Amino acid sequence: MSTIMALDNPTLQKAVTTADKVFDAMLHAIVEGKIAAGSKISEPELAKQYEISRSTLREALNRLEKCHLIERKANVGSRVVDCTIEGLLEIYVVREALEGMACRQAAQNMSDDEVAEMQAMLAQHANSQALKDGISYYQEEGDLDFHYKVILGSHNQQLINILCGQLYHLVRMYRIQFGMHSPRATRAFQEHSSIIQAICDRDGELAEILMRRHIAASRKNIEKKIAQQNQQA
Amino acid sequence: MSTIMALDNPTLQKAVTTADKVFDAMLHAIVEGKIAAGSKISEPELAKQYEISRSTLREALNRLEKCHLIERKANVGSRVVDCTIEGLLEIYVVREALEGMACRQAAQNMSDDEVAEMQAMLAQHANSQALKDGISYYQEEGDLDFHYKVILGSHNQQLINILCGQLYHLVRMYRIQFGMHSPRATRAFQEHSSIIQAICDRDGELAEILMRRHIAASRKNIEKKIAQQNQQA
DNA sequence: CAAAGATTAATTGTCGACAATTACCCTTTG
DNA sequence: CAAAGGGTAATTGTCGACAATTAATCTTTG
Repeated sequence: MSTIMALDNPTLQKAVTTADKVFDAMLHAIVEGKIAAGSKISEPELAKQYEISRSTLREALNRLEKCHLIERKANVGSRVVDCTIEGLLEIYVVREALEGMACRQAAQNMSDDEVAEMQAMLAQHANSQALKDGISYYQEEGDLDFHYKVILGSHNQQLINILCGQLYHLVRMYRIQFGMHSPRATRAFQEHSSIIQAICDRDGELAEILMRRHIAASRKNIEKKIAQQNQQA
Repeated sequence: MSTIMALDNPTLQKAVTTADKVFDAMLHAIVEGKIAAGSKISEPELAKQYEISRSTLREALNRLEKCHLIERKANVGSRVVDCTIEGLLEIYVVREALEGMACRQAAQNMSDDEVAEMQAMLAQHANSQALKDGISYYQEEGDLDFHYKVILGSHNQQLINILCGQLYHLVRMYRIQFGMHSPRATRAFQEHSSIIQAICDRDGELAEILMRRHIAASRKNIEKKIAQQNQQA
């Protein structure tokens, strides 16, 4: 079973309050583009739509703002962030730095059990991939799953909060809205293997380098894709 | 004039709403320890103290939570984060990764004018330091000022938000509450010089390495200090 | 007819009150 | 006397209404 659902709730705490539920609903809606990127948010309208009061809606909006999914200006209102190429590349730069460090820390701090669990996960991905070769959706989930486990393995609460609590929602949003069905599936899998090996060897320095290259490769892949699109147009 | 005040308002937008003002007040109070670290926050009590309604207070609390200065649990309440050594070291790990990358990006993206401005700032710090040699407070401000400029120089909004909007309040909180009057003043100044030189040379790779060492040195200095304290006790 | 200013409408910020959940204290019981 | 249970008090979550600010419309004027 995938651990990916936990990405929605980094604290692993179920949504108990109604503001939590509305936050979850809006999170999915924004990430999946059902609430358009860059669109203005009307508090009265959304409150009516979700059948809650404006106070509760604003509570949900505050949490969305924590994830950097919406932006607020005083006395003006909220807007969904818009998906620009520059924004996407900025996120990859941050990921390269943070996940690289997370990987170094994971090599240093993961327990043997955690390492074993991650190796098992990789084996499962290998089968799943062999079965449904070319179907990139599972690879997408597998990729997020892998990165998620590495981040948790850092045992650094600040890293975990920033990456799982904030950035990953944005990453998913970009992936879905830009239709990024990675064509790097098999290569990415090999890179995951190397990284896990480095972690297993407790070689933090190598683990960081490999993770940074892994993410930088994705970024360059996107840059290339964008360049092609611009050339066609 | 120092740019350090801008740290309180990363958006450079003045506090217009009352919730903003209360946020500012509480931010200073928490950072300076006037609201004790780890203490529970009573919404009715604080609302009365600041002479505002609970709704407005909760708005301010939400912004404090965005800075990771308080933590909330559903139906339980808010607590000020507590200053633990582990937490401090975690932040330094994140800073090493993010500011290292910010420095690389700064070498790549800063305009010539920005570089010149930063060199001027360093010269000013040199004089200020020569005058008040040993007085670490100015060095503290100078240090934050330097790091602040590098981060802005990255021209990466995500990096700027995370570092200036979130982490630096925590950094200041730890510095004040742990009484970290850095004894690395002169050495830190030299390191700053080298980093600026690398940025001036547009050598992103070197700039990142130097910044990471600079921050790692601070972290190790703290670890050493802690070890000494434990030995004495 | 275009542009600037005033007036109106709509949206956001703030407030106080009620409902739901949690924490505390007292009583009861083995 | 310790521990479990129930009841009360306090705290948090939610709601609807009012005040302040902003956006839109209309009028006036060059």
